[in-house]
Amino acid sequence: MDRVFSDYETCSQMSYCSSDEEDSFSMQSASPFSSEHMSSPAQTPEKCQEEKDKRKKRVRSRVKNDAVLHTIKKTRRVKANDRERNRMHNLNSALDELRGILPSFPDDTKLTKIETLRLAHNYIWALSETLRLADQSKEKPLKNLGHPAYLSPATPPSPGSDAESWMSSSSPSSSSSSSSSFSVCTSSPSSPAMSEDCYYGHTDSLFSLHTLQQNMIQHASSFLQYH
DNA sequence: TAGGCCATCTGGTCCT
DNA sequence: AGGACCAGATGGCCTA
Repeated sequence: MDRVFSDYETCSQMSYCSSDEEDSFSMQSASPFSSEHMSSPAQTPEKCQEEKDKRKKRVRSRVKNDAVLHTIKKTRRVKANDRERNRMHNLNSALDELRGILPSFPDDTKLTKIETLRLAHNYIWALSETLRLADQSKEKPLKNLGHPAYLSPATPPSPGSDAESWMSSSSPSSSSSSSSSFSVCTSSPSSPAMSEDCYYGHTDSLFSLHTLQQNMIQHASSFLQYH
């Protein structure tokens, strides 16, 4: 802003009694040495001063307009930042709600965003499986539901979603992150059932899909008994 | 100290 | 035109 102002000031000094076109208000178009400006014998000192004053007014007006525009821009940006912050807060609140709904995990560890989404994905899949198994259970005894034979995937592995590729496509945090030892089970992009780790869990796993499924099968069983 | 995660800012794009 | 959404940049905090 200061720079703009000083430029205008400089220009107004350079273009002594030039024609009053704002757009030609520059060093190039309003050179004091141009023939046009050399030949102005009709201009009295009073008129010249008048022109100068007019020009100064216009310059001040333009600078003021620039300042107003700048202020408006700044205000809009501040408002946009505020909305964006709010939006992200809402998103985080929704993620917190999701964390609360997801099956129990150690209270002292908070799932990261990506882990929350992946676990939710697996959880939904496991719920679907539970429903499928519940349907099967209508024909078979409920007590057998926990057997691994009942935990086979509902559908065969889709191309690109076998156990190996599934594991290799996990998040960066799934193999090295220290934040969650059950991250393997929060890293499935497509088919959680394809991972044996998620079926039977790592030795130090605090949470596994297998456990989750068994819990849900129990819930589903009691649901079927009482409803 | 490097790396991971996060909040915030910012400019661009799309939508109403 | 203004708001929503998105992705990149940046800096702070934490942990191994």
